[in-house]
Amino acid sequence: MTPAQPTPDSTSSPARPSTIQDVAREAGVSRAAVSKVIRNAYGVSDRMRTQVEAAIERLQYRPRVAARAMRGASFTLGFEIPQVGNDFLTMIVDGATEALATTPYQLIIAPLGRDQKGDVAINSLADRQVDGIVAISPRVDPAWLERIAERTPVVMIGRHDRSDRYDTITGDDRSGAEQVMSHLVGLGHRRITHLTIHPSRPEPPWAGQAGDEPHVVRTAVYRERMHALGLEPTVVHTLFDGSEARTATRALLDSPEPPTAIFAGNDTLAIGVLSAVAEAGLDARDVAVVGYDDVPIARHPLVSLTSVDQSGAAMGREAARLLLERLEGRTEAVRLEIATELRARRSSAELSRLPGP
Amino acid sequence: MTPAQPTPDSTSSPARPSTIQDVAREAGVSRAAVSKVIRNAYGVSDRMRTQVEAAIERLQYRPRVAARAMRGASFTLGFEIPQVGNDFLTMIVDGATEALATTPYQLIIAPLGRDQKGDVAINSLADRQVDGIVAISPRVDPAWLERIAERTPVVMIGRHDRSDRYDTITGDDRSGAEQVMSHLVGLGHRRITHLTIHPSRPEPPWAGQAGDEPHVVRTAVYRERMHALGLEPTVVHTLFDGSEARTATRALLDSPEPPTAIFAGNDTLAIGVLSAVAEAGLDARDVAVVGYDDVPIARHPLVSLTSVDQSGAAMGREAARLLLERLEGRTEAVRLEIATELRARRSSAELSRLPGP
DNA sequence: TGGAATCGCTGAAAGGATTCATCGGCGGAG
DNA sequence: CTCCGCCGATGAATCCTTTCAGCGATTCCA
Repeated sequence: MTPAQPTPDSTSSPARPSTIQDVAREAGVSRAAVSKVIRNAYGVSDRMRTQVEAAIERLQYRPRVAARAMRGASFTLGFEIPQVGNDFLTMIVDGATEALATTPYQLIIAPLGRDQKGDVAINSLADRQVDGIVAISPRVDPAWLERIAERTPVVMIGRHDRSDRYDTITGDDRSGAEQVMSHLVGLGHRRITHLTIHPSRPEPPWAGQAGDEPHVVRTAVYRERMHALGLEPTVVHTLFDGSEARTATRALLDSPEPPTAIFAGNDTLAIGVLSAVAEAGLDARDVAVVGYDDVPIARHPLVSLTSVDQSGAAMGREAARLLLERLEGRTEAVRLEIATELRARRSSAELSRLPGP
Repeated sequence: MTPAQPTPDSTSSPARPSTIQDVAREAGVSRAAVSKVIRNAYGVSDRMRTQVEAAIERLQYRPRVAARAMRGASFTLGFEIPQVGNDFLTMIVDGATEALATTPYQLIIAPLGRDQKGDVAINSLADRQVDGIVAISPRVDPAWLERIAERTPVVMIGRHDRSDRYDTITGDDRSGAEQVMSHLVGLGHRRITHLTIHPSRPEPPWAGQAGDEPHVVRTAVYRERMHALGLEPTVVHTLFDGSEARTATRALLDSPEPPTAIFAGNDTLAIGVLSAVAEAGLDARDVAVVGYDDVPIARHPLVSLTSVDQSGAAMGREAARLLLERLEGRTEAVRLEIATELRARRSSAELSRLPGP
């Protein structure tokens, strides 16, 4: 053994964590050899592998991600999510975490602060040289995102746009919204109000593609179906966090001709709607409520919210898979569309007090 | 100008992102000078600052975090959270995100995969050289955590242990549980069952300090209060995700002497309990239910779950603040305890069918 | 007015891993 | 027996930023 031991004083200064150099010395091989072993790269003999692995174990070596990222990969995939508390997004993250469990990749999430735009978080992930990015904010500039995607694989979840540079995963919002409308109309509803989040404001410069956003698609389908039935569509816009949904619903219920059904753009809003309905002493017999996303709480018997399942977990799994594919060399863009399924529950089941046709 | 321009071909290869070197050249100063400007460090003239900032703007320069982390800081704080979907943890993250909005620090979250232990995620954050770590998993080895904390500031949320190396933030679990028990007993309940998560299994090597875990403290208080009243405590253990809470509750309700009140160790469990209660066609008049954490859905009128507010957002804010303090040089450990407040709601409000005393 | 301290800025070294060109040894083909 | 090619392994170059010692010029104090 060489006298250059890893400084046996463990009391005063916090012992320097070992580096690839230390491992190489301990195993009696070169740094490059150790590097190949930890990356599972080609060209290492069994004997060397076991030697190096033993040295790694003895020295408790862990590669520094920052140093790896300087030349190679960071083995990190980044999720940009606009709202930490949103259960639908949570399902997506869960799915991806699951899919990555058996890979050397670690998932990190960059949450958005209130009033922060998605590009801040995406930039921040890019600065950290993650090997791939999953973006969910539908309102970042596609052109800008393509520039990011030139350097780092990107999967955009939710937005129906078409890009040659990044992959997209969407739910089938058109069919999902159709299912909702058929369901409500089938129950006999005519005064159906649609409640959704505010459109981008101020209008973004790429506004021509606003129809890409999932909520906008759902709203469009709502309008089409109402018109087709000769009914007047009523669309109410609120903030995305559900607080405004409650007050907006209260106003609707107090109006001279209150709706008999409310189609909310997502479950967060629908939960807010249900608050107002319950607080007004009403229930599904007075106002049917339908949401979108089928978050876990929707199936709780006290809530029992009719919703559209677009399988967030599958979206997350697929997003992870698409990124891994890109990292393995795929270059053509892929577009995935996830099928939707209506989960009819009590919030839209009973119709006793519906006005006659 | 030197002929070594930054390669004007912008069509074929994705233009190399500019580095601090490019900025230095563009501004006609040294790399070190640029570095000082972007770090807001001491010793730069106004003239130079404006020059450099203009160059940064022109070149769209963004510092590479990996390279910064090699010698300096990564300006990243890491959250290890055991369950992405847990609303209480979400509140903590939200609070921290808020607190960091005005700082140059970015928050990243390392989620745990199913069946993964907290130390995996904490290690992964340490490998990424985050400047500080917030850990929430109560079941990592304290000694191991102290070793991490030698190198990176750590705040442990939830666990009541005492460390000289890392800071801790806890709710006042003792007082919170007391409030719950006083509330239930005050309503006249005697057959009170406590439902909580499984204790660590197998028993961890540092089991002597198991009493540190918040759930264990709450359970201990429950037992004490029951004994003080001459009542037999009943404790049921389930998985942490609420699925088992439902089935366990069903079994309780089917037992010969069903409880008149259930004190759940947290709101996730309580929501599961409420499922079973509702599915059995019962409500608060039959079984009072109390949770812990006061997650947002608890106040929903359809749920209206009595719970203990321990201000998750404040915990997150404080965690961020403690880390920033450490980064500014504080070395003594800090322990913070957040006061609790009982939020009595309908799930424990009505007692009509309570058996007489 | 001389010397010291301060200020603004610079060049070079450092940090830990990967990548690339290269090299010695060995087996197989001619 | 010789030559070619492949395999396993290595040393050096590289990635981008911060840090540190140092340098000239200015200011301050005696």
